[in-house]
Amino acid sequence: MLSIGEFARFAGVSVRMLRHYDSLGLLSPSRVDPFSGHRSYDPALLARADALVAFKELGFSLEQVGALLDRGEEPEQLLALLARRRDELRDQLRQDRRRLGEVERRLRMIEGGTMSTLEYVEKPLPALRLVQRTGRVEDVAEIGQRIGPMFEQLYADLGAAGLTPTGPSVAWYAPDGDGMRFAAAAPLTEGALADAEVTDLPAIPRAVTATYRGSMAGIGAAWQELSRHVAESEHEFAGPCREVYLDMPEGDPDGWVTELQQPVA
Amino acid sequence: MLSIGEFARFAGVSVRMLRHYDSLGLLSPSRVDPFSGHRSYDPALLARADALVAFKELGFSLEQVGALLDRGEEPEQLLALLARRRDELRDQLRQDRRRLGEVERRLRMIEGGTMSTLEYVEKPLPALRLVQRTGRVEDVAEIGQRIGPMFEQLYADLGAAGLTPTGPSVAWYAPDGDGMRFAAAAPLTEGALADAEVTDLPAIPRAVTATYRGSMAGIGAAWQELSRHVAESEHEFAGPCREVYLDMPEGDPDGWVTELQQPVA
DNA sequence: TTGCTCCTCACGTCACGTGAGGTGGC
DNA sequence: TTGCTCCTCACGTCACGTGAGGTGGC
Repeated sequence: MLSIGEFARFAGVSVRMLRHYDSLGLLSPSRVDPFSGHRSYDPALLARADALVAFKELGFSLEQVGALLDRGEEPEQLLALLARRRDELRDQLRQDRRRLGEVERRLRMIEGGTMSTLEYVEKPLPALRLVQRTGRVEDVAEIGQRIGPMFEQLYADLGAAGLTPTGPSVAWYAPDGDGMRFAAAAPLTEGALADAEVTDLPAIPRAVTATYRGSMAGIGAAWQELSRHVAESEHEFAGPCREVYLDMPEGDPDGWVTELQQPVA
Repeated sequence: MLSIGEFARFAGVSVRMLRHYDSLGLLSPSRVDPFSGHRSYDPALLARADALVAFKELGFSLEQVGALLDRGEEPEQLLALLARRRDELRDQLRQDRRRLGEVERRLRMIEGGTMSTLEYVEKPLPALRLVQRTGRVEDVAEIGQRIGPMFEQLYADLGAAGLTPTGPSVAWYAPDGDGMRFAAAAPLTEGALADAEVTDLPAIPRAVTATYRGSMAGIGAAWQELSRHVAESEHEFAGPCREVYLDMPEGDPDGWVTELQQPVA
């Protein structure tokens, strides 16, 4: 019989861990002195301790380890837990590879002296009911001149109809043949305008987004940077991109805050 | 100005998280109503929130995120933290790849119907001072007949000298030319025997170990299983292997408990 | 007597999730 | 008045590490 300290050394765990496993019923001592409370371990228990440590090292929780140690002869539960752990590990590996790529990209950027101004965040986008005015251009460069007046018109109509948008304005852009279709839109949960269509943007499970602060003169460069990032991080474009105008302080075009949203898969 | 709920939706985090970041000083609201305590956020703060979320997603702790958000212009700390994170991620990937390989190996074993009886655990081995009798054989099969009497002799000598070993007996095996050198040994912290050498086994940083329960007739098969495991898990053998006889109940050769230890690199 | 090992609480960790119980404006 | 959002505690999570304070045999 081994004392808890000896058993701990052979099992390669701490005394505290053995007490913890005892309290969870995972690895009970062979004998507990009824007077002093001292634990004694049969060396044969080392096989169980090894199995416990091995399962734990594979990343199973102690609750799962308990199920794995005390499974009977039927391997169904063992199989299920192993398969689940395999899937978790694959997912973990995928994510960590992406994280590593991103960390290395940032390190290269610092060494190259090119500091990015944007931070990219992946998140889902909620569905959105919009009133909108749409247009189409052959040359993307024309959008800048056309979208401003469209927003002015939209807000004039909204004001005349006594309607208040339920959130910040949105623009979206979708390639259309050689040109580009685009919209100036405002969220509205109910009501409509005579001269503008109502549309439902679908919820998007994954989008790469970034918050851009500055005037609309720089929005093209911001989109280029984001597009490059999406390409480098091995995402696929999955639908028209959106701009959400979070803040447009009066008389301060450089203070505008815009969220760029690119759905990806 | 956005309420905490609106800001949370745009930032893609929970309201609770924003309160948490506020309490840590990571992301303070632009304004807090002195009467109601309601928080208001300037949309421009979304850029900071994006950076926070991005760093967190890379796996930095909130304390590190704070350092990264509030770094000045000098990139040294940023560089150091990124490099450290890169190394951590590489290590994590290595370990998870090994875990995944091991989980897949077990799944294959179940499908193939071959259940292993051993659990493998990686751990360091402590240094050990031994009194030992050594021998050499040309054919490994001869060891079985020779090591038993050597242990008997060793323990007889120890008893005659009035010395008690400080732990379980140990055997070690090292290839020697075409044959094998081996030893029957017992740990002893002080004292010596006239007819036996004293040696110090070095501490080993990493060894693959397994606890085998059964008679010495099966120890060869157990070693073969362990060797195959070491080879499959892409470890290199790194030194002579050891057997530690944890339990040798009288008159029950099937109840012996032996730890197999194979140093690896 | 001085160490060593053993014991049982019980707090701390990390980044929040989840009620509990209450307030203020539409 | 009914919801909705907001607020501040405060407990729970997970697998232990780390004292605090005390006991029993060499």
